[in-house]
Amino acid sequence: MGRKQGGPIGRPRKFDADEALERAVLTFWEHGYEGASTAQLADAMGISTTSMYAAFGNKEELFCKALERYTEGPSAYLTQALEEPTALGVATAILAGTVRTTTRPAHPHGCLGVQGALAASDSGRGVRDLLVAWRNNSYSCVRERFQRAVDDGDLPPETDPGLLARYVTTLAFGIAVQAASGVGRDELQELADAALRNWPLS
Amino acid sequence: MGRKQGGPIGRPRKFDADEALERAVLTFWEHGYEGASTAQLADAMGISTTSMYAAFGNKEELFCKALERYTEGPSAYLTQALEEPTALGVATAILAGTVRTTTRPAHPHGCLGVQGALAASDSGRGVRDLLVAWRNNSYSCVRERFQRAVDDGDLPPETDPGLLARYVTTLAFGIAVQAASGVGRDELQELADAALRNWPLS
DNA sequence: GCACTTCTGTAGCGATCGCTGCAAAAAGAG
DNA sequence: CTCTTTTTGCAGCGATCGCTACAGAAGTGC
Repeated sequence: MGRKQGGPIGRPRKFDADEALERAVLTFWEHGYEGASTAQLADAMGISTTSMYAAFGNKEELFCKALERYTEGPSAYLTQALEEPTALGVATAILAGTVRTTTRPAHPHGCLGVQGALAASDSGRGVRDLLVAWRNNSYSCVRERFQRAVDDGDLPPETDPGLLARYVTTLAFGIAVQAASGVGRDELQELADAALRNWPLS
Repeated sequence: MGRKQGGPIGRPRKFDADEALERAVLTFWEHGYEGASTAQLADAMGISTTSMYAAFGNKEELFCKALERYTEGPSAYLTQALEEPTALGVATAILAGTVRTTTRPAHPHGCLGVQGALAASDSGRGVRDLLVAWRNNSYSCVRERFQRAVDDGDLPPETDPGLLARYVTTLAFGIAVQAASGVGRDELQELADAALRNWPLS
């Protein structure tokens, strides 16, 4: 409701909400949830704080929407990787995607899902728990994919899909920390290659 | 200067500075540098903010001293691990120490060196860079130890010590993130065991 | 006793925090 | 045109931020 073919009712926005959200993603990505102030966010989005609150609710809701956008954008490699035909292909694509996304030039280094709020004050507990769930959900998706690989015979029947998924996600989170520390893309890709040279963790 | 056998000059402290620093370590560990307010720190230390500033300078200096204490305390396993006789022993001890320290009951989960300030606002850039240096220094120590292992014949001559060190530290940082996400000690130890089953990354 | 040094508690500094009230502005509906 | 709806810019809310000035307390050396 509220919309007809003639367009929305009321004064139209002067900014593109999608583009503004993308700027918010970058700001949260670089400075974390609590490290990015509302003034800084609004400035990066090119709008006033009033417009920001009118369009996105409050800071926590804005972060939620930014995380969704991040998941569908820079972090979309995860969903795509799960569709690789083999478990090794899945693991390879996950680590390659992590390396690429966490070391992209002219982008913040690291992973929003990791450095967005790894530790936080009491007021940031909600977002911290949201990111905990985000990371644990990533692990669960990978584990279920590896379980399917075991069921399909792609992985040996004695394989522990949970252990394998923990291995891949631990490497991915570790790569994100290394990227945030300034480690270069090539070195991290070499690491990813070496870590999967022995598969599936025989 | 300033001290003689009769004790220090001036009014003596009513608190134990060492114990107070330990409380500060726990507070920074749990909430991060920017997530821990000076009021919260002073409260956890059992002193007033005035006494805190008189004894430790400012918040950033307090964090520096807390990080030193953390390095010599909960993170001392790293230095000890480097003294293991074999490279595999070093790697095993590092990962076991990481698992133990990041999942200690009644302690904050995770690693202060990782979640202390992975992303930060502009005013926290100093501490963020300090932790970047801390993590990179850990990597360098491990790499040099593995280089020595190559020189001594403990590792095959074609081994890349840097790659191996990157592998171990990446796993350690990843374990710290997993621990901060609530993953249990036993599961992480199983992961550590599995990750070193193929050594040295043949 | 006195002078000197250092620590403690109170009280509050200016700045920033996340967030909002309000009226003018800009659109469609009648 | 008027009425309604939504956005915008401005201004500022109370709360908290890191930090400190100040005076009194508590110890030393003389």
